[in-house]
Amino acid sequence: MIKAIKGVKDLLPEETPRWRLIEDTAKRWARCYGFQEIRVPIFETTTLFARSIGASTDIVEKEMYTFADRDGTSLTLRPEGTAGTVRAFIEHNRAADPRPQKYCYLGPMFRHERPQAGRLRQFHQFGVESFGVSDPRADVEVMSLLWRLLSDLTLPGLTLEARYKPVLVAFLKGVETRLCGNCRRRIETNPLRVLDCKVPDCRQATDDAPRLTDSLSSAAREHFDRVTAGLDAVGIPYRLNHRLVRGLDYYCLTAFEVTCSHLGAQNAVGAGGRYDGLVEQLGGAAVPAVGFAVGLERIALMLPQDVSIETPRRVYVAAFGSEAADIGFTLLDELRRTGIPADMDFRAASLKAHLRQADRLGVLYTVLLGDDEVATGSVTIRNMQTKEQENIQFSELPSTLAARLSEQY
RNA sequence: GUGGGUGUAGCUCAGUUGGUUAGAGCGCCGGAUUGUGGAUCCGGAGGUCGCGGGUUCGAAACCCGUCACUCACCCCA
Repeated sequence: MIKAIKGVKDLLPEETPRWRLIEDTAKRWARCYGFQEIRVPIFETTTLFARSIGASTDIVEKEMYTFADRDGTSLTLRPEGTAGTVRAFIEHNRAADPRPQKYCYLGPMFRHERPQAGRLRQFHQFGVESFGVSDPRADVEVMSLLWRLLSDLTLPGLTLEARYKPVLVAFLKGVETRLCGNCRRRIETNPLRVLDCKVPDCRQATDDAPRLTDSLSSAAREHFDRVTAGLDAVGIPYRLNHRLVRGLDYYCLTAFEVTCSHLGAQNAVGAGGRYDGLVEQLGGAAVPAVGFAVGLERIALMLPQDVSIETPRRVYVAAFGSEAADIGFTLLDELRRTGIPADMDFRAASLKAHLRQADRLGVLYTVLLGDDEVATGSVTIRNMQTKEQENIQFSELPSTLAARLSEQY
């Protein structure tokens, strides 16, 4: 048997309504905040990701799906959404257009990690990128959007944590001898991550690391004050976490993350931050930007089981008997052409089998068509809840059913 | 890359110190009702016991190997 490869997952029809709910909610809130959808390729040249995400990150070092194109060019399946969006922004010279420009995207991402709960090799993210505004209110805007859309999905135990990148390198150099080898390397490549090291000695060594309040430059300090003030003003609850390092290397100033209880080890639902240098670093103009991404699998994991998904009102055509079966098939198609969701089980021979199928499909009405009806050019429509039946002519079927289906219950 | 757990029907799982033809519930198909669904009763279909080797008169069970899934470390959404 050919099986799906490790770390990917099929979403069977029972689950897709939940996913549509998540996607629709995210898109609705993004539109409400003025973000427009952008669709970029799921693979790009490898250098794009290496240069944006950071050459020494785990993602670039060992988690990318990289392969050679026929001409030898190194291509990579996107491990996140920001790099491709920024590339498109530069390539189409959007910096020349009026700002701000606010984009959102939705789609699969790929990282070669060991799968576990809430982590797959092909996973899905919804993200937003806001280009062109360095005002702290742009930070607040995306954080607010993130919080509102997650809250709207009624996920339990949400926490928004924020932090600012302090000047750490000098401090870390002073305690370098007490750090693990991994962390010594990180001092240069990603000093923030040292604070998040799980090795007890490292945690102890960084206990006295400069805190938020006393490590910011005056400009950063002002940005920070205005972001927190903005969050307060719009009523977004948050916690400051001076050890928060989640997110990619390109984040500057603001970095934030929303975690969700009841989620197991992978409790980060969404994360983001400001990345003012990235557009320029990738060859574009100096355009400030801020954004976030949420993991759809992790949201789906947290979504209450009892979310009710509206099912369309449908009908079932139960045509039994040799002649009726053919006429029924024609009627079925006629119903569909007039926009009435209708179905029929071509295997069923007995009326009993048809009705069982109709019941299973949860239809509102069943169209009964047997020898008796064929003889009079009519059908019997049965209300599956009240069991009321009425006999109508073929020609009246679509309009009658359309009227019945639109009735209120 | 490193650990732990689990692999028996479509799904959830039993299966005794190793012993005849491997079971149940749910689901599926049919019948009871030759034209009326859900409930009940009856019947039926459905299995490489993950795979390979070994021990044994005999293995779903014991041993070795292997693969898959899963949880966790790491990292991240």
